[in-house]
Amino acid sequence: MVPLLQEASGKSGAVNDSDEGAGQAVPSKRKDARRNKETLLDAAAAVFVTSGVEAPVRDIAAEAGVGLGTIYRHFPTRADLIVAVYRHQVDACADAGPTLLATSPCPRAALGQWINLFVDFLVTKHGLAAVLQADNAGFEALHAHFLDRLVPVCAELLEAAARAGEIRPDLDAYELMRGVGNLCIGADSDPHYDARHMVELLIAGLRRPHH
Amino acid sequence: MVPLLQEASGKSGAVNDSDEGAGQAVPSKRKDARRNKETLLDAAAAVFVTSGVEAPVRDIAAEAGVGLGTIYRHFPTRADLIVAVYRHQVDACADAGPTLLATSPCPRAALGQWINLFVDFLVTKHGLAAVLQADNAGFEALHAHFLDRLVPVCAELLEAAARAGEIRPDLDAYELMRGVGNLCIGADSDPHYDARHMVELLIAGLRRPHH
DNA sequence: GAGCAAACGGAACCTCGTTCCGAAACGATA
DNA sequence: TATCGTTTCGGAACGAGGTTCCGTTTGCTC
Repeated sequence: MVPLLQEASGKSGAVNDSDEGAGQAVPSKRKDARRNKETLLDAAAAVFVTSGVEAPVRDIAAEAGVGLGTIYRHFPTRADLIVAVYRHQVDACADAGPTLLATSPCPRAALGQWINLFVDFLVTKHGLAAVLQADNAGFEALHAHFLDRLVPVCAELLEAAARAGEIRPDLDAYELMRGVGNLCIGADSDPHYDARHMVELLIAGLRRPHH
Repeated sequence: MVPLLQEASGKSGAVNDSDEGAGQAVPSKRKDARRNKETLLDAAAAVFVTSGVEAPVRDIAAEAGVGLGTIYRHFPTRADLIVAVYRHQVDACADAGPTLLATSPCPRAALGQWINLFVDFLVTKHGLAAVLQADNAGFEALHAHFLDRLVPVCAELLEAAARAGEIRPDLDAYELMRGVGNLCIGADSDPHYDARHMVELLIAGLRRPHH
């Protein structure tokens, strides 16, 4: 179940593949390959906006004007493609955590604003939240990146607020993220359901039970 | 979007098909047909318990020892089969609402207990919660039955608690049900996520914001 | 320009929901 | 009990979607 194998060739150094990290150094691949990867990311982003994250792989291939094989060589699974498309935004959200903590009047406010950021992110990508829940096999990559990046930030905010006595002290960051993520499922596609409202209530429930 | 058509024949009285209602009268169908329907319900229930609600229709057919056609004649869509299997339990949950309201010390407690009933129901059928969210097309039947039956009860409890001044007055029953349902998604299959806990927090967030 | 590994495209495969239709079973009638 | 029209059955076939495979094409190196 745990992803152990990602590359399996034998020749190359194996550390020069991914292109993000810092700038866009390490051009270890062929030019067309890198170009196609970009094209794919753009196409996927475009299709996701119009058709949602659940759009068929074939649609993305068509939009990018490449074959299916090309998609699967660059992104072994649809989940990997989704992760790649949203990586920047997830990172941005994660980075916003410490900033908010430093600039907000109190940790609780920072937590609230950060959760809002997260919710906005999920709610605006239609279908993303639904795909984040674990029981869909093959989406470990998606999970892994979201959680690895966001849970520590959430934990930090939670801890700060707890230390300030503003919320219950026994809250688990992972659980809260899962909960908030779940509340965002189907937020689009149902005009009668307002995920933001429900999240607000959930966060309100974090207050220390007094008396 | 709104399900308006359920039966659409033209000849028959149209009211003698479903077999629940009161006892098990109205034997308007052939004997083997009725027997198969029972067999199917049992088989489906069994398969749902072991493989979850998302089990392939073919598995259920195999378990029941019938062909695919048979399933689809009795239950036009997989969602209809799911509804049929859980109808009793949903009804029982709905019926428990007024009882709890009458026997609990306060409306808020009744609401809490009723939500617990609902959560227990969802959490013990693995995968059910996930299938309840609207964006899965073709599942209107499932939605319709759950919501038609449960939302009014929830509304009643909410209203009672609001009248007693125990919770915020502006809460929408549908939204709350959706929220609670969403929180239950993936509750099994992830040992680190405790849906009951999250629901508890959400319900705690219903308290009237004082001071 | 030749050679070769890397990358490409898309047919093919698998799973799953659903539809279709010839065969079998039922039960009213003779 | 034998017959016949109707209902129900079983499962092959279809379409959609994710993923794999492999023959062909292309970029890079010498």
